[in-house]
Amino acid sequence: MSASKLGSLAFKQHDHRVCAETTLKNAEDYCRINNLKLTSTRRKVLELLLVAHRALGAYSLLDLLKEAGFRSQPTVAYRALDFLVKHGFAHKIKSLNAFIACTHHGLNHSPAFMICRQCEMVAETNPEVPGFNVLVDERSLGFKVEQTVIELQGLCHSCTEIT
Amino acid sequence: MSASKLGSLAFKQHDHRVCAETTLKNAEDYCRINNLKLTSTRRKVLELLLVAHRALGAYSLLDLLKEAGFRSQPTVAYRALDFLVKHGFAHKIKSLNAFIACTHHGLNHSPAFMICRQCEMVAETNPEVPGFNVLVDERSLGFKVEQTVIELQGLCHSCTEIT
DNA sequence: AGCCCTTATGCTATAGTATTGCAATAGGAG
DNA sequence: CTCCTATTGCAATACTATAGCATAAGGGCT
Repeated sequence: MSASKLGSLAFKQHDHRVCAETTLKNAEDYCRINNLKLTSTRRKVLELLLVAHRALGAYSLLDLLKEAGFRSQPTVAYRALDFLVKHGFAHKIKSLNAFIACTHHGLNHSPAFMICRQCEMVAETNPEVPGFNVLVDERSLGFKVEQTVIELQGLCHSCTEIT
Repeated sequence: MSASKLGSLAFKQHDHRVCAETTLKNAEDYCRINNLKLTSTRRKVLELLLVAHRALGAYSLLDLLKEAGFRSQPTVAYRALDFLVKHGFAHKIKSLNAFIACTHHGLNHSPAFMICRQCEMVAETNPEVPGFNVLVDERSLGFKVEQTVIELQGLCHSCTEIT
């Protein structure tokens, strides 16, 4: 492995760690205020998702939990994930049967995801950023929308350039 | 069960059957023209989806296939479903891990689905009908969209009235 | 017909994803 | 200190999907 590669890896790693810490702090605050229990397993799962910085399957997560000294039965991961998803700290990507940390917690948005088939990056659309918009008229649809699952599959910017 | 209920059931049943037959005929024609093989298993799976008129899991389908005298190994259903999905005769609903017959074959649309949590109805949006629209600007998104998974969960018109 | 190639099927096993049920425990409210 | 509720421990099982390899069926060619 070249020095530059090491350097870049280390930088990115560090970057994610900082970002993870901030988000974890925010999650702790949110839970304290809202009387939710961010127990050690739940916190660890969120941390793992944040550090991974990509979508993880429940069983990959389970392996990581095991490495970190937690128990490794499926229920451990699924219960923590249920909590995180329920309270908006994470999302489930149905196309991948995988989970990802929320990058816009509290914005109260209906999230949409862009999934790169090349590098497996998953990005959450920011509702304030242009370029993506869903228009729903419930009356003419004859349907009362409560939740949306919107997942765009394709190529991210970096991968488009390489190809 | 009241007579009217029986009558309405029978009518609906009949309705679906007719609709199923037409769609099956169209599928046969399409396959003949495009040199695809709509084998008996594939045809049966499509027929089952059409008659059910709702999303079916692969294993429910498998039970129905079994009843109809087909073999009942998972591969039988999955292979037929792969074919049907690949050629646009059916869609997979990721939110439900279930499959549904396409109601707009050949329209070359990127489908969106409305899923009623009450009655489990799944409806495919017709791209020509107003009320639903997704606007994507790939340039500002920085993402090249190849496929979309759009599934709206909520209450259909009938179920909204009842509630 | 006989051969070849491609696609579809038969069959077995196994991988991957997720939930249920019940007992034990911990932490907060009164 | 007790009661209540939410969380965890633990074991089993349900549900969803694919892999791998052998066999068979159909279509085009000589």
